[in-house]
Amino acid sequence: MEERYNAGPIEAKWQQSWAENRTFKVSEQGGKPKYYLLEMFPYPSGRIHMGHVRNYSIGDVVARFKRLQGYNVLHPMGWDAFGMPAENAAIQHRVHPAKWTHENIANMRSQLKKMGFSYDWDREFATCDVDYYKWEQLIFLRMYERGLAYKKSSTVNWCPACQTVLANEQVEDDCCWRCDSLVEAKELEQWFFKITDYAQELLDQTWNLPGWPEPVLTMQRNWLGRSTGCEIEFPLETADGHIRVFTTRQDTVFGATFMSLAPEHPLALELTTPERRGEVEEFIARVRREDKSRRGSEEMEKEGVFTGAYCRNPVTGGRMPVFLANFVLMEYGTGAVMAVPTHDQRDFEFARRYDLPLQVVIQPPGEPLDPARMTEAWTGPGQMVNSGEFDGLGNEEAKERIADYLQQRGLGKKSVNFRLRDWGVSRQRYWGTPIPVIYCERCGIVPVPEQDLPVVLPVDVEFTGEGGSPLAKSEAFLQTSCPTCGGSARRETDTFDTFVESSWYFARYACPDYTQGPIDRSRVEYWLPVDQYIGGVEHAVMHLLYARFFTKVLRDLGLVNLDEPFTNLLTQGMVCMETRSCPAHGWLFPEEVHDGKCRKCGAEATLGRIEKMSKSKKNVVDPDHLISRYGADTARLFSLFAAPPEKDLEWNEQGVEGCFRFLNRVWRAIYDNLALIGLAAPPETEGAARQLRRLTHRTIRKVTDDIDGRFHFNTAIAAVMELVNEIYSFEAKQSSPGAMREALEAVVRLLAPFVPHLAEELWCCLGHLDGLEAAGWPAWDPAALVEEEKTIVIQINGKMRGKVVVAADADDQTIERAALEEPNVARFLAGQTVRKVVIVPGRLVNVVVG
RNA sequence: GCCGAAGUGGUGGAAUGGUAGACACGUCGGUCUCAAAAACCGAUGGCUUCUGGCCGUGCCGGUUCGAGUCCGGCCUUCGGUACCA
Repeated sequence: MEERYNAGPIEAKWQQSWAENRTFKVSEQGGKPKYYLLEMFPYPSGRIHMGHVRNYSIGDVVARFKRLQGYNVLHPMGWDAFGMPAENAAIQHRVHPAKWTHENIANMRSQLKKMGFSYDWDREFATCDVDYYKWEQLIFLRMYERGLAYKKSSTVNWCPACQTVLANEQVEDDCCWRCDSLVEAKELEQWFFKITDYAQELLDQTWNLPGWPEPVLTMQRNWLGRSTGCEIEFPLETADGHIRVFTTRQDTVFGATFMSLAPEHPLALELTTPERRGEVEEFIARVRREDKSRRGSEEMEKEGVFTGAYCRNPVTGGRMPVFLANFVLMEYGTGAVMAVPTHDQRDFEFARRYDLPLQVVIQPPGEPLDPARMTEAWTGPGQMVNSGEFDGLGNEEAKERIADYLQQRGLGKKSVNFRLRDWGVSRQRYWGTPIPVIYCERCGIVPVPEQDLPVVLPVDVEFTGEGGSPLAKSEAFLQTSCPTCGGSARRETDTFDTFVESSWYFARYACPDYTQGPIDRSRVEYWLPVDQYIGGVEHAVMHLLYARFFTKVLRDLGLVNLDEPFTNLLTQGMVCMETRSCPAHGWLFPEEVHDGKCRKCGAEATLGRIEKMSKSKKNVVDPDHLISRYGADTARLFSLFAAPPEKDLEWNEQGVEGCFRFLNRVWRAIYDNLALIGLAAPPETEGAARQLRRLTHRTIRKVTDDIDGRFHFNTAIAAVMELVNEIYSFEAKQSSPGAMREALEAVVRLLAPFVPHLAEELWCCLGHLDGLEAAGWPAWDPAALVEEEKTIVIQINGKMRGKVVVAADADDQTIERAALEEPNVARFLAGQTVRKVVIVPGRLVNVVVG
């Protein structure tokens, strides 16, 4: 054994051994219980960053821990390889997205291998592989057959100068990030997945996911946004037909005094009277322009325009002017709102601005509401007034009764509405899965026949960032013949949202080599669901909801037998760092800043906010220098020790040194004691050895609980540090070689999931030839934990005043007597009346005086 | 705006409603050394009349024998907000 810890050669040795022996390759055989551990796969941005190191170190601890516990662990890795940055690189640096992506993957793969993560690399794939995305195209065809994929019109961000569609991220202050032109809203026909068909099931199953963090479930429930109420029809005054609204407040229908439509509402222009037309058109155009970010926000000025048309309140017969209002969203409900200014704050502000009538229909307890003097809407509970036969009822009861009333008279019906909208999957981009559809002038939309799959992304296209998707300019791709009539036709040039790929990759890991379809049922049924899924909180809603949706779709297509994909979920906090920018060069990487100045031009770098590390803001740290300087084990240990997984981690490097020092201490503890413990007998159980054994076994229990139960790796590591500190200061080691050996072996075995290279090496040094996995996870001995004495804290009126040591089995009277006799306590109690004594067994005594 | 979360020493963090600050970083002091580094040992929330006491977990209030922890109201920061992934 070397005298000093030298990470480099040790890590190279074990990584080579794992690779050569295919140590982490798994199959469905083996007779052990299965455990599928998955971390969210990375976007191949070029280099791994600390967020990856953290995410994958957490995952690897669990994978190795479960393996030590005797599970058959599937732990795969791959690449979420389609997406915008590849295309941006193509535009900026004239690199083909495929080349850029594959180079990045090669880079990052070697970085991950250097970290020593225990992946089954034989299952690796990238979503840009034809062998992956062709099956996605097949799933799309099946969804299309079932009506789960359909086309409809929707708006995109359009840069008129670049003649191209922008992602939300590419819009800065309503302007194009490349050319600074004002971004417009543009209508396009796009593909959608009917996730709303599954809204109820997605909601119901949130109550059946005990292994998910409650905040994530809450966010998903709120995103789905189920509300119950009524659809009510308001007849038009001058024409046939009616305006249909959805409301959760049918109890206020008697107070509806005007109507608000979304500017995009199909009736908007149809109803507008000729003399109002100019103003209405101008309003629609204006709202559409400011659309994006601000609409729906409460601070936005409520604005509207009168259409000149009227409808009738179906229960009062009252005449209601029809307005268009900028805060009414076409995507939610029916795109029309019955306005009750007395009991809805937005309607109230709107009514004040346009001088519209107010009618109180719910009277809160106390002073009667006076419409003329109200300063805000009353949205709380109260008693019904001005509501015909419903007067005098509580408004909650009236909700039910009015719903029945409307339904009986055919004026409306009870209805459930979700906030969730269908999932728009069309992207006007090159670097994504081509949507397998052909447009024929004669036959219309024709899905690509299954035997013609895959629709392969062409390689020879040009990237300018202007003039729309490169695919649309590739004649070779575009021109095809209609599969139905054989006539000339053109291909769909939109590609899928990259969330589609990440919605089913976890299933493909079970059978990445399967050639007969997307999913090999028997293998997928063995491995799925994922037992533990680990990834960033930023995916709490969208990715996780889409993946849940896709699982249900695959089930209904008969491909899997599964309702939910992820049994347990751990959402890790983000790794954050301050951003820096230069007035001339924009965002700066940390290494581009020197003494607070931009290295390129010397200008003062502006210190920005602390944000999630991201490629686009360039506030990223490359873990490579940590690995080369300290080794992968130190990098792993630090990312786990710095904070519990669910917390955000503000990056700073203080503390790395401490983790490295600790590993050196562990190394030396073994090295220094190797001779002593070489021929050790079983651990001694009396005297000083007993103390050491107690801590050894207590540490085994704590580390086990911290890893298994709550994923608090920082406290698990701290516990091992305490044991190592104790080993260093243990004075009776000459008389306790057995207990010393037990303690040192426990340290190595407990550290194995965190610092696997070092642990394997030390395990060898301790004379074990068949590896740590053969040894399994250590068990604690309850007998070693038994304590003879306990320290009891004594409080007076809740303040700590002293401590007393009593026998572990002392009864309450003994403890109370000892507490009252403690000198400092006695001093405080002199002249006071003891009113009550609270005794918490084994912990504390609180004496209440006064 | 809406939804979710976080706020504790100089720093990262610890604490089933029961000793606030485990463990580590940093700092200070010491041992070793010609010297330095490394290593090791010790101290380290603030104030104080110092075997002790007072204050202290973003702010205000409440529940409780006892609150960092539970409840109500704020403030600040972070994430998501449907085309970043």
